[in-house]
Amino acid sequence: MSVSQGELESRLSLFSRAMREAGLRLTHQRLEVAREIAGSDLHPNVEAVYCGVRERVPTISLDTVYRTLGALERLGLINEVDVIGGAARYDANLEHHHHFICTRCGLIRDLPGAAYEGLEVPETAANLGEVESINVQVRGVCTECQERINIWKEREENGDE
Amino acid sequence: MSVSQGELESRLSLFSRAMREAGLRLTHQRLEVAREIAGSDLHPNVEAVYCGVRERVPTISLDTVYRTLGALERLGLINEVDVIGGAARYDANLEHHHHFICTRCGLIRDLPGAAYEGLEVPETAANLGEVESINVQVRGVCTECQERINIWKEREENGDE
DNA sequence: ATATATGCAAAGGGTTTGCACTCCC
DNA sequence: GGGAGTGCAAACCCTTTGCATATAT
Repeated sequence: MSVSQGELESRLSLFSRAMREAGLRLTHQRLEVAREIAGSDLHPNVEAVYCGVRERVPTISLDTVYRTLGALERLGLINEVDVIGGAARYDANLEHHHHFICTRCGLIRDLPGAAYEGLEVPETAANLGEVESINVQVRGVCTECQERINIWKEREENGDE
Repeated sequence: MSVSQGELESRLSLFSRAMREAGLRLTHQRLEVAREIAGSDLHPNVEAVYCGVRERVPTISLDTVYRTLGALERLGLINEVDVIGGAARYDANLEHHHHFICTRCGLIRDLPGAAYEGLEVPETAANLGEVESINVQVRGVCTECQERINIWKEREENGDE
């Protein structure tokens, strides 16, 4: 939840306009789900969005969150992130970018598109079809998980139980 | 199923050795599941592996395939591919490589590691944690899907139903 | 006013697990 | 012979769907 206020509002106004133009009603629930996903850069899953929204709309149901996120995705306003297994995660950052993924805890952070500029379509890929986008996944162990691992190791060395 | 005979055999001997060393028993079922995944470069899901193996071992159960693929993955002999939604898919190619992914039909094809050589770890990623690997996902529409789309378009232009 | 959206509950698909029987080591 | 592996069925999680009620337009 560290998207700037300006970015949040710009996303929300885009969301409202696109939903209205698509003939979707701007219900209280939808607006709050939109606010929740637009305001997060943690690539939350449905459950996380649900929990966040419920603080403001305690009566909202989980399937409304599913339906709303599905609608936003169909409109191209958010994207599903591809991660191994588990629950679907969503990304409201529409700028071209890449991801750092922690293989331990599943943390996903954006890397600006500039990090890998000018990636070309290799011959092998061009032969397979029409390329639409090129994304880089940088996988590793985030600093938090590393610290956890280090504490473990220290305990082992000290012979603690 | 277009892995060369030599590659298939080399993978299978590695699988057998690693499983034996891990103390896993080399059962008929496990060997056939191993053969199936080692022989495919289509990144099959569990169901596809199950169907393939069942032609040779008609009595094998789906959960044995799940358990065997899980065991092979834990040993680092195969990798789960990350794709959006749906069933888990596995990859027996242990060489560093990238993927072309069809956004229409889910086709996944390997791109040799040489296609993106010398990708560096950007500052932003280095600050997030210890990087282990960098993989590129080239997304697009495969030629088969394109042809299907073209046939549709032609029919529309001709006003056919 | 009316059609769309919601909430609830039930169904659905993929995956995992508990258990008795089988079979590799 | 003994313990790990198998097959079966039930349970599990995430997600979708059918339906009556509520609500945005």
